[in-house]
Amino acid sequence: MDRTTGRTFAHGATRFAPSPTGELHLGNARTALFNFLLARHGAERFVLRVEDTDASRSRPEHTVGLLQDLRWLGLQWDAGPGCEDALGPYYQSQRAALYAQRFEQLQRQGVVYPCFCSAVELEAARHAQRAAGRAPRYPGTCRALSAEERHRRLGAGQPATLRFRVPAGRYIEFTDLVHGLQRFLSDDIGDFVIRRADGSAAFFFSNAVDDAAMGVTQVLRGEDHLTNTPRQLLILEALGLPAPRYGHISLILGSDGAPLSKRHGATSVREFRERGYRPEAVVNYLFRLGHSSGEHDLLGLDALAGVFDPRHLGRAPAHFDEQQLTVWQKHAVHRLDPQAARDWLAPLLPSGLDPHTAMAFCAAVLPNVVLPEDAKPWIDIVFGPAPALCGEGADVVREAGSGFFSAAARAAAGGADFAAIAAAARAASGRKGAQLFRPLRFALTGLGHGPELAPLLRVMPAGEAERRLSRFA
RNA sequence: GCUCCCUUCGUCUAGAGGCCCAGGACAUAGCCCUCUCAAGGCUGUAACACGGGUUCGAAUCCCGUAGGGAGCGCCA
Repeated sequence: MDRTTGRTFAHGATRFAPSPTGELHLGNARTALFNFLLARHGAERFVLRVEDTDASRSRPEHTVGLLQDLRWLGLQWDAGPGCEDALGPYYQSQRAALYAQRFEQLQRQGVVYPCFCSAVELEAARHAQRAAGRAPRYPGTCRALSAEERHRRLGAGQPATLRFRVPAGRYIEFTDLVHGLQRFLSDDIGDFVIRRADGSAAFFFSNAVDDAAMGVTQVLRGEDHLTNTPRQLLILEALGLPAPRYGHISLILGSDGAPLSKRHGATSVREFRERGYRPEAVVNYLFRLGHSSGEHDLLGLDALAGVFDPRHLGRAPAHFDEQQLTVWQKHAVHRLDPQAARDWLAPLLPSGLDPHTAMAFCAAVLPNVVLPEDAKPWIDIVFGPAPALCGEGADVVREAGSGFFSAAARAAAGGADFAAIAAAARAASGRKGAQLFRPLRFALTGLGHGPELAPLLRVMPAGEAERRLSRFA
């Protein structure tokens, strides 16, 4: 039993390990969601680890934003920042001592070696290899340095990275949670850096080592890591640490088939939040992006976790389609209760509006609103001055005649009871159906379409309905 | 260049040799309902990238082709 969350966990764990180098992107949000659901589905722990080993690119404000976005989506982690436990710390920048032990272990085993090549030399080598039509791999310059040579250079203070010595002629196999059996030849992998010259741990290393240290047993991550997996398996194997089961999910593409990027419009969770999207809409949309289930309703995270199944993760890249997100947004908005609706639209509502009226107004316009901005015109129509009529509206009103409106206005004088107003107008004119309602709608709102009139009238300032109707009497 | 991944309606997908002249959801079109819009109901349009094999039979297996993507970094 976990003391802070009160949850009971099975032995496994999943994790989301973002790097605070930017905002939480939709693709990463989906990865986080899938890991969260996988954990919840199996009653496992969901770990959040901040991969901030690259001091030059990591920013504290990005970490803050990341945590905020995840919480907004409802993806609360069981261990991680703010939920530290014995397996932490959960910021990689604070785990240097742990890494040092592992570096030492690998050095003792002789499976790593210091590399003195400079960035310039390496760049030149890669360039030459590409030009020669070969794979740009580390040429092995420092691989066979003699012990004396190494000591001499190290002693002279020459900066060195630590490289992993990749064994030759080996197949590395693993079963991917979504792609099935994968097999790579070690000869295609060059010796890679696991510790930078400044002493910090490189991704392949810290990421793999931490998964093992934190008890992570299943990892869903972006497909861009698929061909990196053999490297991490090699490290874990050398260290004698257990490897998690990896599942690689496809990238999210824009409508043009290119990987989703800023030029496709909004791509960060923050942007959608600020535009008024509901977290449950984003979550439900992301859940269906590259994952299938028999469920077609808007579901809560617990329900989603119940039906989440990594075997139903798609292999093909999914296209982000804002129209589909809008559908979920509509569902999410329509099921908001009056209080939640008022909270959602609160920033737009006129100040000084009494809470009860505010709530009633929001409930009235909600069926016609997808994003908060859609409510804006109705705020003006209901609480602002009487709206002017367009050409068509003027025609409809004129055609109904002054007798129609004088009867309606008289009824409105007794209160903004729409049924009574409509009944009076009907009695005076004999009109019914659209003939009856359209003139009233235009006179009262200035538009030919919109939310139901009765609830709208109930929240209009006292006497306003009568004033608007009298204009045409 | 090398290695790897991917390719079913507009979109998300079901489909693991016959149950598929391919099913669902959303979108879209039409109709019904209706004071409008929304909601709801009904009906429709719409896809196995291409070419070869294997098989009595292939969306499903194999091989190619094309297209898209990723990795090969002292980024993660």
